[in-house]
Amino acid sequence: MARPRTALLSREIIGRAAIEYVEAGNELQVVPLAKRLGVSVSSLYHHVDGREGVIKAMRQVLIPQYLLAEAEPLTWADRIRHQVELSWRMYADHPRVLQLMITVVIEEPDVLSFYSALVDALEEAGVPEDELLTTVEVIDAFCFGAALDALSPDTILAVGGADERLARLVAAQPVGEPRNRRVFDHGLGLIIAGIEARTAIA
Amino acid sequence: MARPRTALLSREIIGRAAIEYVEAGNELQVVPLAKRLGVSVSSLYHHVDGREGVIKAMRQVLIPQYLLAEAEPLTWADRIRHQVELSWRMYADHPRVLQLMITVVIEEPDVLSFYSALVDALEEAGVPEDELLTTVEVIDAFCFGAALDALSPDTILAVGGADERLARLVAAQPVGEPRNRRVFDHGLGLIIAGIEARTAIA
DNA sequence: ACCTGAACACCGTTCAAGT
DNA sequence: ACCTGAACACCGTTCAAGT
Repeated sequence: MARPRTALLSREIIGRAAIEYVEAGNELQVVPLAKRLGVSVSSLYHHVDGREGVIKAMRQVLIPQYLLAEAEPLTWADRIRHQVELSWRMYADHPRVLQLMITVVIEEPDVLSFYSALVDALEEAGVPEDELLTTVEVIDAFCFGAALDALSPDTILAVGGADERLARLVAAQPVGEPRNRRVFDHGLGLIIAGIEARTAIA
Repeated sequence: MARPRTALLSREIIGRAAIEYVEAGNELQVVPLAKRLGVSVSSLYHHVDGREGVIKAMRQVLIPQYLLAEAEPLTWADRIRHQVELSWRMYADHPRVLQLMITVVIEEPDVLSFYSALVDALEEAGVPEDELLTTVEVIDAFCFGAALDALSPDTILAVGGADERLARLVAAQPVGEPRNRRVFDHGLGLIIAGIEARTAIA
């Protein structure tokens, strides 16, 4: 077969397969990915621009799947929670993909409307104009870091006998996905409480 | 030369060279690294366990260089700032290394005392026992995410004509390292303000 | 113990050839 | 336009051989 009647590949097919492949714990490699798709390696190059292109295709699959949602008429704090929850789900469901996406530039317009919605909510909260964008970046950075936390091993701290109290706290702490979710919720709560405290003063 | 009188290599030499190499913008590759060290590739394998081992050597260089500091007698908030500033500097000075370190497990005891110091400060702040570790993880995740923000391009948001207000905010925003620092300071401030607000109520 | 050179499997990318 | 097979440069790792 040289040119099949119906195309075997597309950016989307490649993107989906790559997400599945990476999230299964494999490194993103073009050769095994092609094999998995039952296709010759060079075929991929007709649809995406090499390995970098595969990563972009992955994001083009994820963004619309997660970030598209209409604004809900709630308090600003809940609107922030609602919006951030969207990107959090994307991050938390695909931490390995996220790690790859760090390296490539974002161009999607969907992301823009996401940021825009956050800015709206923060404005309503009373955050001063010159802090709006920085605050959005703070929230984003936190989500990012919290999601990557999912990649670290269950026992982040291999506590020796030295610090008994720390050892006790670690033992009492949940592990894996529940820990991860807990960190996210607690951190977002603190940030929002911080915003409230600041704007209440001003 | 087969076995030189004074060793040409050591874990530390390899670690330092790798940090320099990666932070210069290169991918971490064993072959070019060996060439840069003026040494045969296989020589590296006598000191570190492959590419993974190089990454561990990098961290073994950075941790003692940054994280060792004695506790200062300040308010809990300033002690948190002081401690976090240490790891922040490490992250912010070496974001590319940081990205590599995500993948490998942390075993250093130095990191432990760092966490321990944070727990102390939070306890003094009045954070309840069962939230201590989660709060530490929140702070760590934020630092992490904020540092990785340094890797994203200067124009994170390629704002089209659509959202004029967002475009104006982006234009007014600093860029590069100053932006990065600003995000860190602002975020840490919000988190601390959040902690204060929460503990004041309880 | 520490370094070398050769060898091997494998990955990313390109390109001429096919429909 | 879309897929293939072959080819190329290069990377990570191993191993026997040298001091």
